[in-house]
Amino acid sequence: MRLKDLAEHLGLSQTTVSRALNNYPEVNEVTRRRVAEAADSLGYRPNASALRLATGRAGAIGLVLRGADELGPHMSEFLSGFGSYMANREIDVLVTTVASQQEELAAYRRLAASQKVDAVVLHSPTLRDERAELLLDLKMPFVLHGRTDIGRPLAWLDIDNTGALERATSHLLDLGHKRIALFNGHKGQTFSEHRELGYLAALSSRGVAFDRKLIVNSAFTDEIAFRMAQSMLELRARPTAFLAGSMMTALGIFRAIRQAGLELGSDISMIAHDDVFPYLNADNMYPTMSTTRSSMRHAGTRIAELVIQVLSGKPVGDVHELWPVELVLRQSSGPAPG
Amino acid sequence: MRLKDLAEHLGLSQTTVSRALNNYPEVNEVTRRRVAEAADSLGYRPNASALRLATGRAGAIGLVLRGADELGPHMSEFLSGFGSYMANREIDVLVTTVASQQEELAAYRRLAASQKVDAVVLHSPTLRDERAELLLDLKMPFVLHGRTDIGRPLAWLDIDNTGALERATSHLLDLGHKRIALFNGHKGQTFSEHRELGYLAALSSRGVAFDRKLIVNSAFTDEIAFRMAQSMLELRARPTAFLAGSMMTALGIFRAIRQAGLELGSDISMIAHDDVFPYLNADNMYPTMSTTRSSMRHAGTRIAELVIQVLSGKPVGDVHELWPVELVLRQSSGPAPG
DNA sequence: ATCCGATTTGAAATCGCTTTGAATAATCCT
DNA sequence: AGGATTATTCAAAGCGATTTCAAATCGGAT
Repeated sequence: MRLKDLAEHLGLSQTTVSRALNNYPEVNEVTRRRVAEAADSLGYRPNASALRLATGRAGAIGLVLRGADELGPHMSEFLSGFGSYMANREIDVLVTTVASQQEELAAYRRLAASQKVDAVVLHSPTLRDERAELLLDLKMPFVLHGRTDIGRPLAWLDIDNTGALERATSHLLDLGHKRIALFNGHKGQTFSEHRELGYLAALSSRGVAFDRKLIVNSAFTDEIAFRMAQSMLELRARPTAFLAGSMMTALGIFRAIRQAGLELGSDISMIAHDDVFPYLNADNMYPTMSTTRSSMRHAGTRIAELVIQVLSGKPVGDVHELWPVELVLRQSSGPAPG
Repeated sequence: MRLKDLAEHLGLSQTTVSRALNNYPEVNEVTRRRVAEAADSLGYRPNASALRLATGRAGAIGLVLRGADELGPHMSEFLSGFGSYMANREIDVLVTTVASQQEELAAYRRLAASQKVDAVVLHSPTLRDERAELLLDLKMPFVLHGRTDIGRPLAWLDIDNTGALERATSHLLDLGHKRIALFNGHKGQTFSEHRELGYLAALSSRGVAFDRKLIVNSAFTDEIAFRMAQSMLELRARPTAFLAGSMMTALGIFRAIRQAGLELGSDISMIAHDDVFPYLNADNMYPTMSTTRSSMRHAGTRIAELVIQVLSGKPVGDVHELWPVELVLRQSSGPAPG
């Protein structure tokens, strides 16, 4: 069922039918209704490729994800929020997975050159992100989830990682902890650096020396966290508190604590960052987990909105959002022992 | 940079350039090379919409996911395998999220009518899946991840859930367990029913009575599992072993066990189904977790291959794969107490 | 020199939609 | 009644690729 068929069926021209369906003002109200009904009953839907070719708009947003790292539970939460917003607007979400940074750049070039998407969302930027520069050069609109500084204006939404870590660390210091381990993301990633900044700021404002051995930079997996926590707990001066970068990390650290025969919440404290997974609730852990909390899904829907704003012409320099992060205290953080 | 521009730049017709780029035999080898080089240096890439309109192929595969349930860690693993295969073939992956069954059917109709995708992948079917019927009626090619019986041939890949549960249950029975709880997926979902079948078969072949109170049908979340396990452990005749439908479920059950002051691996046994998450390793749990194991990611890449086969004309009746499931015994499953 | 077949190249139609510019029908005003 | 608006409708020209069908080129054989 093409537009042409529908038009013939109605005894109208393609022009009029097209206009009727797209709610142009110059078509008679009676005709419009007639067209709408016929289209509906015949199940007509414009051919996406033809429509895109004619309008020059792709009607799709791209998401390029580095397979191993980025396609974890965080991303599915993000996607869940992002996707539902876009679905309502009938905008497609094109997901491309790549293996390396190299491939990722190539993927963006392809998306741009072949005009498959109108915009993209960029994740986990580094302090000076090469991909962001490429996208600007390609004139491909995008919204950054996180922040980067490349000396050019761009649209972004980020959470206040520095503030979150500063508050969490300060709280632990208030409880008397002196040796606080930080399980952070990879070096160079903006959010990791920001978290470290907050952590260090809190320590130094209390005059507590910091120990490089207490900082881990790695992916947020249960397994790595378990191993690193295990070896840390064997240190002569072991940490009395942990800051976990994600709930996965928290689970790993938790296992190490228990395996060492220690009790979370009394012997050892922990505050984890919670992206709010529906299937893993800090409130229902045992003991319940203190967290710095910020919903990934919510960020997804908001970024979807921002993308639309950027596409409808809002200057990227005006699209900046820094979300505060809640500190939710539960049982896993208690006074330092002894 | 359009084909036309490239052609003019080369002093050739669009026809020849197009042919050269698509490796048609009738173009001179010298010309072909010259075209290829120019295209490369000028960064030419055909406009996706135009190409699709001309060829009639969308160059994309659709994935419709019910937001809440399906967009969890399982799906990101699947997507990771599926996406990387498709990326290599330069085929797009279009992800649509929906909230309800109703919306999902509508989404398929839209995808079909607007010809946005050449095929789709269908997940978590029910025993008689309405969506599968719709897709057949729409003549939209698809591969089913799981199985359904609607009396018409279709392509599918599934894991042997019945066999897995039968073996896992039998093993627990061999260890002397009599009261074995089954934490299963929703009723009506094929995989849940298949698992229950395997569970029941093992019980009845040993003449062990089954107790409906020991079966849970729910989503695989840590939270629900925790609560259900908690109340089960309060039963006068509490279960001595648990079969967990996923690793998330296992974590919840695990917490309940510990909270009840019991020891996993001695007081209580557990075997969990492991979809193989890179960030949550059964081998590194404490105690290590016995599992029925089947890689979701691997299924993703294989299904990608199957989709391609179906699209290139392989009869769907010939595309059937039933994967065996490994039973990996670790510390969490031990002899029944007392 | 001419003709034939094979090899290369090109002009134009096509895919299904939107949109421009022109034409027709309806309405208004004097 | 007739010219000027205004409200509707339509034919045809794109959008940027592929593909059909015809034309040009080049040797080699007669």
